[in-house]
Amino acid sequence: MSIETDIKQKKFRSPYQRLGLNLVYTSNWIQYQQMDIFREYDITSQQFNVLRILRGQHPSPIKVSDIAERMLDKNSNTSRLIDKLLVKKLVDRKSCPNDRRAVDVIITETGLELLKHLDPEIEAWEKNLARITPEEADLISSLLDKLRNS
Amino acid sequence: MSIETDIKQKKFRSPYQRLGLNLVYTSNWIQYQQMDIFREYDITSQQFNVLRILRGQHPSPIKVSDIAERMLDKNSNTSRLIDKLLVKKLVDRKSCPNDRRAVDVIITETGLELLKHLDPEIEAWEKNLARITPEEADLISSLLDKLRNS
DNA sequence: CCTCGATAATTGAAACATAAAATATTTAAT
DNA sequence: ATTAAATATTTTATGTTTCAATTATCGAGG
Repeated sequence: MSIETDIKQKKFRSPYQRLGLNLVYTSNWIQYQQMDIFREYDITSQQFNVLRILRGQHPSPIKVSDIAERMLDKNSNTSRLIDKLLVKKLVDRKSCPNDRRAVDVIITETGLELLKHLDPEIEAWEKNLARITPEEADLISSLLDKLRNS
Repeated sequence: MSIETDIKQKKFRSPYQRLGLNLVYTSNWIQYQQMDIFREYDITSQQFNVLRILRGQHPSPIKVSDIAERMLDKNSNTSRLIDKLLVKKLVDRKSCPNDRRAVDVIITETGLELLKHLDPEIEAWEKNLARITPEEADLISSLLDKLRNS
């Protein structure tokens, strides 16, 4: 369905307005679907995002501020996300030795284990995106990069 | 900057993974910028979304469920959004005569007035998107439609 | 015209997000 | 060595979202 049909708006002011609405709509569409997968594992998309970042660094620790910088949603309260993950024993946290203001976070074996189960489910879900070709996906990606280029 | 640089992830599993992350990231990027505009008028993006839908119908009223269906964020609690708009006298609400379960909502003159001031600001902001051509914007839009095509 | 399932909207409680203030530490400048 | 500004994180207060439960009404089938 076209964005026109989906949000029942017949006319747009410009291609840019249509694109903006389409991007937000499509991003929500993706996130709701993924949320259903995350829910089975009792985590949120934001928590998954943190775990993915931590795995990328493993076995090195990473500071809270560096996590915040890499998040898809820059406004997330990273401190509290980590609190939640700590309670579930998916991450460890300790004061950074070089800079005692900072806090080092590292993913636990339990956290890595959880991701190992989640990965194939996310990968399987991604097949839903194959309505466009890999080339088209790369084309959109590069146009989005150009769009944001500040 | 490429999404690789923005979220500091060097490798992606597939063009589809990169696209997914890029879409969510870019949608957040857009929404944070627009939020700065909405804030001056003391409304949120969700409230703006409702007002835009109501203006599209004006002077006809529209049911709460129809608003919900057209929202970009389907999970929004439309009832409570309308509560907020009602307090600010931007909308009116009354029981629907044909179906007494339903509630008809309509935008007020004050609401239309607010949009009239906001419009040029949003339009001006949209010029930021002109780093891509109108043709490229339409191309992304149609590929996103194809991507979601369920 | 009565019952039952479906639909429309609202609410309550818990979880979560946001913005601003607070705390602790580092860095840089005198 | 002392102060001031900057940085890293946490907390507080407030507002928003979410999920499930609730209330009210409609419409179809007996």
